[in-house]
Amino acid sequence: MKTEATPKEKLFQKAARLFYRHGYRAIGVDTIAAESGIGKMTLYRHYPSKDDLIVAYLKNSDEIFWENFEQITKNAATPRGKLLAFFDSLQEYVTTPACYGCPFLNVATEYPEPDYTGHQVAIEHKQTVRARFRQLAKEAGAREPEVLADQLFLLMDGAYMASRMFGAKNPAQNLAGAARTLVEAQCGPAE
Amino acid sequence: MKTEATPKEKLFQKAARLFYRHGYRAIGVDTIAAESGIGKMTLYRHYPSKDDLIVAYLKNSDEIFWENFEQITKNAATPRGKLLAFFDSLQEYVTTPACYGCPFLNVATEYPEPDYTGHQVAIEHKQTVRARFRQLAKEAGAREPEVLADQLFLLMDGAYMASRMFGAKNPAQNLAGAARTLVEAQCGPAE
DNA sequence: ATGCTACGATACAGACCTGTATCGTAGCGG
DNA sequence: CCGCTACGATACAGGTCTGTATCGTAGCAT
Repeated sequence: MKTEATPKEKLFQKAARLFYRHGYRAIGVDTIAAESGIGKMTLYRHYPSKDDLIVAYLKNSDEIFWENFEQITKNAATPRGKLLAFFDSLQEYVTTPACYGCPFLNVATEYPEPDYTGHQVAIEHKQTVRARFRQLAKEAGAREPEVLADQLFLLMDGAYMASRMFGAKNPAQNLAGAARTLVEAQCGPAE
Repeated sequence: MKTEATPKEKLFQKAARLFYRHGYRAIGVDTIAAESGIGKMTLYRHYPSKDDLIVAYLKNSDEIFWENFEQITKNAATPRGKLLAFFDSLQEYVTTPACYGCPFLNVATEYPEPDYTGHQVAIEHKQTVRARFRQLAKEAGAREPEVLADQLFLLMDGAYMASRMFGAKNPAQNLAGAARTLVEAQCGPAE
């Protein structure tokens, strides 16, 4: 009784995993169909094109990101604590074998043309994250919230890329410490 | 009298530009040959495979990186000054329309399998940069040179990715400030 | 039972990709 | 002058990719 998943769900999960691990261009629809055990026509019945499947994966990744973000930050008492909790959690994740970087950075790298749909979805996601950082930085009393937000943003994406390039043992083992230093420089030492 | 360049040089320059802008997988050998105005067989005479051309481009990028690094840091009086000068220069570059990210991060993303030759060259390059950061951090008197080096490393790659994703106007406009903050936290305020 | 829908499997079309084979030629050294 | 080498152009082989077309079937609702 393990599989009550619909063909569409099985397909999507397999596609998501393959895209994330091996890249969007490296994985073809035949591979996705074969690995998920469903017919190719069923794939195209649910997703009119491979690009639609990619976009669906990105939108799903966006949802998961924010669910995770809220889950992780909801127990922190202060905006400052929310920022630090996020970077603690991110450091833990990106030093894990399950991490293969960031789906949005990956798609933007593989499809660098800005008018490609997947690239646009990636930009939207990152801009939203950046805005959230700004909001939290402001609430945390940063002298220059936009500056702090951008600095944390660079750290985040650097950590994702470190994971994709080096695997689990990568320089992001010092991510959270860097975030803390930047926050303290802008907001003062912990209350 | 503009072109005393050999066919091999013309080819290489065109390939380099195309790989950097559009990605490795997106550009085919036919495109490279056509755009550089040389025959496809001439390409394969100089580079036995596309992968060899990619590796040649990466090795050349590595050389240019270090020439640039030495050029930029040689006038700084102290190791600390060298680190900050590098990040000043990097910030300037990645907020320029000529920047399309980092050739090494790009190749590692497009070819994530660690045994791919291009990925390995990229890892070597990044490890060397990381080691140089460590050396300078140590000479600059950082309390934990490895930690500071890794933190700066994350900033650097985050800045490259910000450039590839957003173009010239990106969060890396605050890169140098972040680097300075991290250095000061480890080495104390400027002497 | 029967008709309908979703599905799996397979074959196929057309494009593109890497890499090779072939041919004609221009330049250059002996 | 002559032969050799590097070159450009083109055609081609074999593979892979996206997307479509076709066929047979299993389940389900009426």
